[in-house]
Amino acid sequence: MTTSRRSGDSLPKRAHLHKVFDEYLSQLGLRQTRQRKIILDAVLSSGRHVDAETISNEVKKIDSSIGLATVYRTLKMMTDSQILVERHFGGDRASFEFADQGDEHHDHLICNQCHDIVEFYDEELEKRQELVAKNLGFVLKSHKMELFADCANSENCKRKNLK
Amino acid sequence: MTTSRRSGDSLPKRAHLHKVFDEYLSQLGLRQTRQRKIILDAVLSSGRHVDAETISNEVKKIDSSIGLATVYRTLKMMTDSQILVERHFGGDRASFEFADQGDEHHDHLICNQCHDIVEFYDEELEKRQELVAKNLGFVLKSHKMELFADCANSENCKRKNLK
DNA sequence: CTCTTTGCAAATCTTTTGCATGCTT
DNA sequence: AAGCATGCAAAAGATTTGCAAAGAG
Repeated sequence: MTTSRRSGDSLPKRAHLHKVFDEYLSQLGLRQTRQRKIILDAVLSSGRHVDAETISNEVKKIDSSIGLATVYRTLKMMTDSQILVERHFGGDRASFEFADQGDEHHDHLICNQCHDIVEFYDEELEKRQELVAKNLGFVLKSHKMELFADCANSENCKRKNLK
Repeated sequence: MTTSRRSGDSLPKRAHLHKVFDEYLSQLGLRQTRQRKIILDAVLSSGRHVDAETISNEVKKIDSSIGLATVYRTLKMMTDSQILVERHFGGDRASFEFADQGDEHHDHLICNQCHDIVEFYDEELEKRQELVAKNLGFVLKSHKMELFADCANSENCKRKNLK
């Protein structure tokens, strides 16, 4: 039982995330601003893994006065508010993705050739990890797993230039 | 079939790694230098996961004239030569660890309480990962997997302060 | 001798911060 | 109004690179 999908879905979760973020702001006495809404929308409409610069570029298309520093500050807040998670794949730039919403957990397979990222979820792996941890005397709480692989057929490989 | 061990082994692999590195250099027409030997020794005698600055500090104890740039350049060469692997845990600094030597592959389980790292190897997980990749149309080449867990019994938990 | 290395400093790159000004509440 | 936010530019931190001098084969 393995499920997968490539980057780039989008559901009516847009409203949900805006709400979660707004509530987070209210609770801390922070303010809802034009730029924060724009940045969240940009993240929502961008790919699954985005870096600050990409977001900044998107945001500038809508309001060129919004500075890079604000993007960084806002991405950090969204991370604090638990709607985003910060990851470090390659090494240099940080990239952000939406945090798992309830049961939406997934892992990553990264193509060695085009560096495209395929997300997948495999029940067997999840169960086995839990068992392994248990056998070592622990209770599994979370994990991070990335598979690095070569394309078996070119159809899968987009040869995208993500950088 | 799961095997495990705690951090901190060390075999007479020192000589082996020096040899591997030297051969790598020879093959590319590069030179064996005093600083390169010193840097490799520093990595060998440091902990399991080291960053450039840590190595630089160690190296300076032996020869204070060795510059940080040389350390970076050398770590990169050691990564190219396959004796080291570069990892990005926290985010900012890169950290290096020795690459798996032949069959020594392992994954990490990190204790949420004491942050001790237990290394393990599980055949089932390895096989399943291969299968998952294959089903997604890829050929698995390597992976990175970290399990984060709570101690089930205190005996396992060393409450070590590994920084 | 020739070509690689090195150390130093300057350059990059990404991310953070200080500050005066502009906006939400 | 009062206090958070923003934009800009400068600062920081990690890693890289240019260059002339030093070293390995």
